[in-house]
Amino acid sequence: MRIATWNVNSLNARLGRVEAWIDQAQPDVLCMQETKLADTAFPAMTFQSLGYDTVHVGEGRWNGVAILSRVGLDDVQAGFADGGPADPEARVVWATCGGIRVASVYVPNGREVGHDHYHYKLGWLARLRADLDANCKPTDAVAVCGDFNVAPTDLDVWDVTRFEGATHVSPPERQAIAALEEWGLEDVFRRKHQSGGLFSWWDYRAGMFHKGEGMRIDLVLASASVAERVEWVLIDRNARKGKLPSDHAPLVVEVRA
DNA sequence: ATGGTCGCGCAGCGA
Repeated sequence: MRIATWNVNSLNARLGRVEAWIDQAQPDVLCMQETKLADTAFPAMTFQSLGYDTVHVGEGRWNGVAILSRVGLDDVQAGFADGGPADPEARVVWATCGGIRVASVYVPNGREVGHDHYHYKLGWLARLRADLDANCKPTDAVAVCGDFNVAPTDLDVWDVTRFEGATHVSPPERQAIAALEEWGLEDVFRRKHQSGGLFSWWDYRAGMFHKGEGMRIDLVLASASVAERVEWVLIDRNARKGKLPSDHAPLVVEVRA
């Protein structure tokens, strides 16, 4: 079973490239983030014609998450079900696909350390942990996939000296990822690749992609029963090349049946 | 060269 996650930065702008990538990469499950679509504008039939069931949670101009699956898509949960108030932003959707409880998450960016949005980000990650507590067990097959907007370690940024005091690397953000790992999830990319300099996002500006100046912020965090079955993991840098790319590359995880 | 780019949507913000 092949699970992928990709922040597409507007599905409207990216649909052609997403269709071409699906054709080439053949994911069984594809989690997308930043669709920037209302639910009524989501091209469900386009994906249905390619063999995928879909769920989309959108709001229109910003955010928006989806799961595509050709191995079943059941027990959909839109947003958090941790007993708290509804998140006003469309940033998480869950579904069971091929026996795995899959989440597509778009963690808030945070903007600047100390900003209101930074506190929203930390609170959001704490709610994700509470959502796991309320709805899953660490012994379940779970895969939380998406744009976490956190580089888990210094290996995951192109130059640590350029990130002093910045978001995405601050100790509270990294601690929030560590709390998910303490719950029982594992960064499956890091399980298979120990070297740094392997990134999933590059700023559009200043030729940063071509200079190799990026961050690894798109993750699949999987419970042990999934992580143990992972055969290989890759970031498809080719999808970041060429005309009209997203600023993120897809992350692909191959899991034994 | 002291900025560099996108997307959304039509100004300027967010990433």
